[in-house]
Amino acid sequence: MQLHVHARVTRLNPDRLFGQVAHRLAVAIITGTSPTGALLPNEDDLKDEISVSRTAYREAVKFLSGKGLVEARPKSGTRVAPREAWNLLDPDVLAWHFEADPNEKFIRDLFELRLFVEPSAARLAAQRRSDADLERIEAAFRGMVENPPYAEPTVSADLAFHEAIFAATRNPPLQCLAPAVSATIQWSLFLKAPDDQFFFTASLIDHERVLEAIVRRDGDLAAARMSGLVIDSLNSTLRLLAGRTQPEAARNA
Amino acid sequence: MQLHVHARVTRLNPDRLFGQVAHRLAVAIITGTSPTGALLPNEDDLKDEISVSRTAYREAVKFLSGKGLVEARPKSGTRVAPREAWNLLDPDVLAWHFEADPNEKFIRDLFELRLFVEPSAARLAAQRRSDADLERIEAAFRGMVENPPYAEPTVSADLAFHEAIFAATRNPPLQCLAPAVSATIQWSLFLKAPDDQFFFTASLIDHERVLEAIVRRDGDLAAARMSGLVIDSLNSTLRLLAGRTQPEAARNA
DNA sequence: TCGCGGATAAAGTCATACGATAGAAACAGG
DNA sequence: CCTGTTTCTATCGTATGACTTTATCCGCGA
Repeated sequence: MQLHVHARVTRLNPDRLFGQVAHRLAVAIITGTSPTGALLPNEDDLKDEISVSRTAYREAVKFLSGKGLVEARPKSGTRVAPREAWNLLDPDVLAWHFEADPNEKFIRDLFELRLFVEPSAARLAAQRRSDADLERIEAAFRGMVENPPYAEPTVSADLAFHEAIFAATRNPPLQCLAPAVSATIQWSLFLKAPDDQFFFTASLIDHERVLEAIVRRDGDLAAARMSGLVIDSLNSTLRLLAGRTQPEAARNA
Repeated sequence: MQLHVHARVTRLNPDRLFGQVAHRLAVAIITGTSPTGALLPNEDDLKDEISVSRTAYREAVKFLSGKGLVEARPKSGTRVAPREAWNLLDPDVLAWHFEADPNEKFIRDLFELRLFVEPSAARLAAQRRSDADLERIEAAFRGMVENPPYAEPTVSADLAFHEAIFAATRNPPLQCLAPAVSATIQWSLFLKAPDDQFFFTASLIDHERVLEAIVRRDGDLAAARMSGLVIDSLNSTLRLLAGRTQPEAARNA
């Protein structure tokens, strides 16, 4: 997949060696290359395999264990934790998913979560926003309008729009869901054909309507319009997901 | 505060040394003893202070950095990250909050999040539950009825009830919010006067009504009743939070 | 005043050694 | 033959010291 999204809130420093090891292990776990319960390469064996010291390796494992991806116990070894233990809402875990093939179920689940949370967030944002919050949201929207569709700055502006809405809720725990929403958006944009002008325009209108409701401080309206936005995005993404498998089948025929 | 809740899903092994260090640092950070931007004890100095090797200390820091609590950079040192970077929905981070004094704003925020998410989860659970899911939810409810109010098994059963509902949604990312809901419940139970028989009975009825809706596979009803449950819980918790500061003020008068 | 560059302090990495523990295997007793 | 116990050993956990890398700081020179 190799989609390299600008993971802003990511905690892993890719420059450091332990970070590279952690990344490597994480991707292997998430893609399923290392299945649940599998022993990770023995700490001693590993240094032969990728020539890294135990120190770096162990720090990588500690990093991953904090996210529930692995579980280390003396003697029994370090094993891949069951998926139920993974913190799927962790920004790093979400980002690592981009290096695996798109998992339709996962993307649907994320959209479902988003559909529950984001309209409520928009309601709060409309009710609680400061002028500075509004300015931030508007700036993001301008960024979406003034840049070419699906270009990098446009995507960033889209993410910033939604993130700014979360920020305006003034609810820190709720804001922790912003990365999940960002990931969902990035999945949908990634899957999208870059020439889908129609969808882009529709999305822009959806965003504008949400913005307007927030300007008017109309919470219920903002929530309703955000629902509409998410549903539109979901529908077009589902079409694209269906389309991804379609050509394969046709090609085989 | 010293409330020692059974943090089931916690990733930190308290038996190991690095785990104790991580715990210690985390609590200092969350309580604000180490304010944002504060340098953590220098890796070399630290070994004098708490007599632990750099290895254990560094692994603790790696664990915390994965949750966004700290940020380490060469030369500048390891610093406490700003609160916006913290992953407040991480099970460990939530658990560590129990060792700080109750923060009313934080508890309200958690309730707010819960109010957005849990009714929707109940709806999905009602629609998608298997018989096994239902059995699990019912078992938890029985656990609440058959044990004395506010006793440890009762609390566990309460948490299990809500967790089972999340499990029945069959949405793994959504399930990652279960720890946040559990934390909210534990806060409210912790604050509660243990002899508040009235609230306990009311809560039991709320739970029973949710359960019944799930039995009937009535999603809308389940959502509505879960909303009622959360709101009831929120209201009584807010009364208790107000009561906590009230006596102080009265005492000072 | 500004920019460059070296000194420096702190984290990052490595190698090695030893301790602790939980599985596994060997063994003894029924 | 089965079961419980002991011993063994592989593996993680911890400690230590040395070296490397990086970014900040500060002073020098243009």
